[in-house]
Amino acid sequence: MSAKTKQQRPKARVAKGFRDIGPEEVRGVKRMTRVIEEVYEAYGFEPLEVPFIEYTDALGKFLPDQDRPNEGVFSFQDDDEQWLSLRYDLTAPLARYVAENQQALPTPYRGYRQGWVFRNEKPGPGRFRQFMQFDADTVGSASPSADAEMCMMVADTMEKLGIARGSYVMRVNNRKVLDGVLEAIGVAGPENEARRMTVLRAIDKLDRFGVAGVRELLGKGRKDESGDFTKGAELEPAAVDRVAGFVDAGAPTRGETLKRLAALVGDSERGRAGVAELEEMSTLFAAAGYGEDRIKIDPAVVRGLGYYTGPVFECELQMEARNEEGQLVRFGSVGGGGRYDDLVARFTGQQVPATGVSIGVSRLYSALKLLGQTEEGKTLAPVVVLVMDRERIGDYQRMVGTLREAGIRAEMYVGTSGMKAQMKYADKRSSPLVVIQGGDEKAKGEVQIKDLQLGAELAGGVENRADYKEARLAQFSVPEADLVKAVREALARR
RNA sequence: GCAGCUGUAGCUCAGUUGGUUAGAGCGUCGGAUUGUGGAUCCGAAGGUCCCUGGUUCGAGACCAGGCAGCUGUACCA
Repeated sequence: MSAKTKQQRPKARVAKGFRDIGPEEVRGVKRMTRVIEEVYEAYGFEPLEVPFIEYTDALGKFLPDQDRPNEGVFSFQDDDEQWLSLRYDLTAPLARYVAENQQALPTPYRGYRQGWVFRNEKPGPGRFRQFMQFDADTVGSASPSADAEMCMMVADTMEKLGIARGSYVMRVNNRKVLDGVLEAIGVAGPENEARRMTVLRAIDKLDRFGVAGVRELLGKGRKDESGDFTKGAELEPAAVDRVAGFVDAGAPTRGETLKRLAALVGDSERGRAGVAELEEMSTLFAAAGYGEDRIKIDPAVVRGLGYYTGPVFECELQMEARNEEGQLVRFGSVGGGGRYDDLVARFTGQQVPATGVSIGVSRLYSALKLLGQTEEGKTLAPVVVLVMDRERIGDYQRMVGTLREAGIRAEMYVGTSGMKAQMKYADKRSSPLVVIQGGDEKAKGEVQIKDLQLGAELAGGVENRADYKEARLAQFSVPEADLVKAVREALARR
């Protein structure tokens, strides 16, 4: 290997913002998504898969231009020069699907989807350019009962996943109420669009910067610890007070919060409509037995800035846990959604009321993992049958077959190395047991079974090499006919 | 994008005011043991000190400019 050829080799490395997912997490996420699926199915939602790639214009993204070919979304041109993009959420493809199949679908259409989405953005801690979402949507119903159902369904899902009542909360708000408050402080109208956006962004940051930070952002602006300055919305002090008061209007009960909101929106028609929708949802929550400990009305929820037109909601995990470094971690939001009444209209021209919710699978999974709810490490590694005698591979193959028929995960060593390497292999695999049958055992019609975990524990106490070598720790012989029985017993002892 | 911090072995990191041949732990590989992983002992391999230029008798260290990473922040349909 010359230096030259070495330089020409590509470096083995994952792309920035992407990651490999190991066996434990693959199994754990599968288990978790199965639970979510069961809840959604129980609520009557139908599964759907949409492609990873859509025409860029169908995703509602501006066509890439020469200056910004991939801003936020991974895009490329097809043979016919049409722009294609990797999906960046599961809602835009759903809107396309519904618009394309409207006649064939029942109204309302109730569906769920799960899968990878991609965003071409700067990755951060716990933030990747590929991640998994699990969505449910009701398309074609304007009723707040459809929104209320989403909230209750996510609450149920959390409990089915082992998150105790009180450790999560659904926070619900309504964009119309926010609009009403903005009207009341005189920033309505198209000329104030930019300022309203800044206000919404400021409110969205309550969990990170607290009320004081939000007030700074509503007013002049805020400087972060690195010295970077963020320009604020430059509201008048009285308006800052009013918005801050709104954000802080959450009361212990839904009824009390609604009263405060009604007062804050004044006589704004839109604001009142929002409060009325929240009242209807609140009544449904109460009727279905979803208490204040599960679903709250919280005016601080705004959910990004995008397409939401009515109720918005967010599921927040409230407990804390310690990560590997022993630091306290707050989980925050693991999912959310809301009403979007304009998305299908982009294709058909007709307004189709819709509401949906999205769970961040990867984020929820890391939360469950820190809580010890993922059952990682519960899948037992296979029993390894060593190949002592190459000519007798058929015999070893028969042994693993017998074990598998008995429901025991087992494999024959398929490498080409000697016994020592085979032991190392089994060790690295975390195998519970190895099965050994060399010439000596064969002659006696026996097999040796070695308990690797027990062996490792006993080895800790061995002081010198002679003992170590002699000990042949944690292994025993049984008649060949008793292989399954003995393996079963040894596994049961663990 | 903006700001701060950091780039030395596969990993985690030492490396004195600028001074000879750049170190440790862990890991890897080999031996003690050609039928035994894991304890123990012995040994070995492994380096573009991020890159380019500059200062200097001399740079891993100092300076400038790049690049990369981390963290925060902005944007985020």
